[in-house]
Amino acid sequence: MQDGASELHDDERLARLIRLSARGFNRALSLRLQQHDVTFGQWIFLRILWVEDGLSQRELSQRANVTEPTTHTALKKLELQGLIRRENPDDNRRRQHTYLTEQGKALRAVLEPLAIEANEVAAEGLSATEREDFRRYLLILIRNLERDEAEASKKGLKVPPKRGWTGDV
Amino acid sequence: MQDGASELHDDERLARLIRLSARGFNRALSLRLQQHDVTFGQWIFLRILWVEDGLSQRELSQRANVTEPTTHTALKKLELQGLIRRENPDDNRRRQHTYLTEQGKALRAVLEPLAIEANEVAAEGLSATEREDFRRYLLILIRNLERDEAEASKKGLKVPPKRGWTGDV
DNA sequence: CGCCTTATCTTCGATATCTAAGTATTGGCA
DNA sequence: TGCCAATACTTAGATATCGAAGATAAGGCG
Repeated sequence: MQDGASELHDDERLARLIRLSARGFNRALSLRLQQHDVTFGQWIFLRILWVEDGLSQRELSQRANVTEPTTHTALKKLELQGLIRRENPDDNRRRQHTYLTEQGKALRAVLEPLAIEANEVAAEGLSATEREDFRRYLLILIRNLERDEAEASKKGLKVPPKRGWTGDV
Repeated sequence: MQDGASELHDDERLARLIRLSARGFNRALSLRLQQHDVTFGQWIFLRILWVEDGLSQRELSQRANVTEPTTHTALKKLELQGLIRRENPDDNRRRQHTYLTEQGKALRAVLEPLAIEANEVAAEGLSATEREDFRRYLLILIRNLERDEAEASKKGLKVPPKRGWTGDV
């Protein structure tokens, strides 16, 4: 177990560093968005709609990678704030298409630069090549973990909620 | 804004990839831990105590990088499960030192290999050099974001909660 | 046409986290 | 010694997320 323990230490660093990075990004972005009364969650849906307006709640959930109750809550709030409106298409009273209001569209010019800034701050000091490598490593990691989860799922293991622990590892 | 938008797209990838990686790790680890009725949160405190037994709640909070109410809840549950016990030192009725029970200590041999496995799965396909670079990039990122947050804090901006949005960006 | 399955959104209850406020203990200093 | 500030833990209330179950609507098929 001695070897195992020291190996753990080395490997653990990766998980820990990634978690800290993710949290740092969240905070950097939230910090900027909150100055315009927009939360992280709202921003994510706005960002999707800026590119692709008129999506249903389900489509938004898939693109945002969250469950539908989560989307539901976020959209209700956005609607209340007058940033989106929702309406049924003529031929379907089930689906609810979500459209940005003028106010919601206008926010783009304000918020996008903030996201750019946060990302630029984070990557400061990394060369273009390094950034590219960085992305490549992250993609490998994500693919590995997806495969792992798929295999577990195949074995009948229930996958735990994605809602994450955000503390330090 | 056209340039801004495309620039956003490129930069955003980094935040998004990091977030996905963090979530993947959470899930991979939770998946393994839950087979032993241990949650992610519990594991984090166990892990700290395996290395350094007898810490106070505050010290544990700092090491785990979460707030004290969070630690409080987690410790209460661990105590209830018989994995830790808490007691006041003789000279101080305020502080509560946390000690692993035998059962808590024994769990180490079971759980540590699982964490090693999750980390190994994640880094599969990366050479030793690449892993080193990866860590270096992450450290730069974390440092950059910490600096950013410190600067914001100096300007009197309230820092948003660290509890993160875990969805896709 | 009517029923059963599927699709879509909504509601409910649970969990983990946070901030802020509350309680109790300790320590320093007039 | 007595009081006030700092320390340590606890409680309360808010938020964001999830899974599961509920409610309606649509579509397909005997």
